[in-house]
Amino acid sequence: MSGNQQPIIILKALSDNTRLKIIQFLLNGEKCVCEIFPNVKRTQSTVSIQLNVLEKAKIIKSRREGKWVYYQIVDKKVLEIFKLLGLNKQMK
Amino acid sequence: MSGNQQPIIILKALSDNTRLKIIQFLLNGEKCVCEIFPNVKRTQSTVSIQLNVLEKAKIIKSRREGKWVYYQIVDKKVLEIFKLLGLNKQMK
DNA sequence: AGAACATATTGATGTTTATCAATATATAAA
DNA sequence: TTTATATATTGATAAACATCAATATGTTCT
Repeated sequence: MSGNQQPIIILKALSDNTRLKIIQFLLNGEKCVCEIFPNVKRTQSTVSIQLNVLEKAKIIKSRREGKWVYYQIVDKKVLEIFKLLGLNKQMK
Repeated sequence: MSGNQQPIIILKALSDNTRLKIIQFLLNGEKCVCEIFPNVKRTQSTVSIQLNVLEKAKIIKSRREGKWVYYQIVDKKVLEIFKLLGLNKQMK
C-alpha cells in the first residue's frame, strides 16, 4: 500500500521549539516530567502532551518509577540530526 | 541576544509532505516549477508557495532562465538528514 | 481510607498553516 | 504590440496545532 510514514512523523515531531528544548534537555540523560517542564518553561500539561508526541514518534520512551515517569531518548537518528544542525549543545 | 534560529526553520520546512516530495524530486537535479508541480500533484500556486518556504530556509535556491525558474538543492545537511531517514530514494 | 504529590487528559482558545482559485507579473514569440 | 506561457502573489477557507487551566488518574505515605 502506502510508503513508510515514520520519517514525516519524526520530522513533524522535530518541528516545534518546545519539543526541541525537551530533547536537548534529555541529551543529559533520563529525566522525569517534573524536571523537564520547569526547564523548558511550559506548564506541566503542555509538556506532558509534547512528551506524548515525541513518544508516538518513537524518539523517546518512558519508564514509570513510583510516582515519577522518566523519559529518555531512544532514536539514534535524531541524535545525528541534532549534531548535523548544531542542536546538540547540552542544556543544563 | 537569542540563539541561532536556522535549525528550527529548516526543521519546520521539512515537516510537510508536499515539501518533502519536492526535495525528493530535486534529488534528480535542478527542475523548473512546471516540472515540479505535476510531479508532486499540487497546483502551481501551492508549489510556488512551498518552494518559497524551502528557499527561505536556504534548503534550495532558484535561478531564472527565460520564462522558467529552476530550483536546486543547496543544503548538504538536508541531504544527510534524508539519508538518515531513508528519504533519499529518488523519485522520477 | 484519606492526604499529598506526579503525571495524563479534557475543553477551550487563539495562531499557524496548507491548499486552491483567481489574479498579477514576467518573459518570449508572433 | 498582442498573444501565449511560466511563475508569483493574494484572498478565502478549513484543518492542524500549541498552549493553558481545570480535572482526572495513579502512586505513595500515614
